[in-house]
Amino acid sequence: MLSNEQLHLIEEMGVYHERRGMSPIPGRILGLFVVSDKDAYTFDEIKEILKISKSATSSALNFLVSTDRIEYTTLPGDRKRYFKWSPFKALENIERETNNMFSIAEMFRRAYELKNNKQSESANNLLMVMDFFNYMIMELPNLYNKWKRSYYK
Amino acid sequence: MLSNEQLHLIEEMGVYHERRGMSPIPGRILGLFVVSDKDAYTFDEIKEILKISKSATSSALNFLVSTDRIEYTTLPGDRKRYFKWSPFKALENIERETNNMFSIAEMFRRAYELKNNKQSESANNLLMVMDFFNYMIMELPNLYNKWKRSYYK
DNA sequence: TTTTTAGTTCTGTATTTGCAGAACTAAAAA
DNA sequence: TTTTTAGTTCTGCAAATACAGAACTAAAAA
Repeated sequence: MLSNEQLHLIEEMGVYHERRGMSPIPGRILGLFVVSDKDAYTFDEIKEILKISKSATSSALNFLVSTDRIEYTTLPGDRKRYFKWSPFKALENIERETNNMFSIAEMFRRAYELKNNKQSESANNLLMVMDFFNYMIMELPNLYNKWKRSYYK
Repeated sequence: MLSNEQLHLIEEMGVYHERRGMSPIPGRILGLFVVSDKDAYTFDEIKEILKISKSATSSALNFLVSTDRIEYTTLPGDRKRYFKWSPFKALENIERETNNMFSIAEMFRRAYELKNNKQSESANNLLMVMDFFNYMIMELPNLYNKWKRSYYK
């Protein structure tokens, strides 16, 4: 079903996600979805392909669903869940990273307010970084929209 | 020296970095640099303020220096190192994140090449995400440059 | 009613991590 | 020459993590 090259690439993607703080199995599941030809997998298929336990499969899938990285559909008269990777959700998540910049920018703002000497080098450095973040927070949504327009035109 | 609010904010920034995969102490050291008024700290000062061991201080500082998050200067006739947060390095690191997008985009490209059916939904989904990443890799440097011009004008 | 299915939850464990504390080192100072 | 300084490296441990395997559950099928 999956070639050795594909399995190897899944591992690479797993490591990529691990390096950003995700645990191994969820990262590999994401890799599986990106690499494989099938666009939906059941619990048991994922478990078998990645050779992992039911408990690990269960918690990884629930984690990925709860963090909006994958989704599942069900079929009438079929209790299985069909998990799939949603590229739209993936892009939405990247866009949501802007909120993330927002949260660190907010911490920077508070740090600046707490500075005793607002003329210090340290305060000026912080002001510069704050300016950059505020700029990105303003401009990134425009960039995303520009891409959407170009993609869907 | 540092108020309770400042110490609390340092912890918050530490947690922020932890959530992105950094270990606790380096994250708090970064927080210290952002929050405090002083713009340079010695090994021992950091150790005392954060109440951590020499070994933890040593490995955290070396980690932060080696990943270009902080830097240090020395003074003639003084063996101490004076560590400081460089906002320029910080911004460079954010820019360097583009390379990071480049590495995942490259994995996507390989995944696409390995697909057996390039007409599948899965293949089309991947193409879309690849298009987005390639767009961002093209456009982000322009955005950074636009900020620089606006900031330094 | 019993069995199967599609999981979830619990229990235990091997591995990893994050750190402290102690021992060590190399250069400078006394 | 001995002591101090500014760290680094080593040793050991407590806590967290990531998982397997077993027990469990709730709904559907037989």
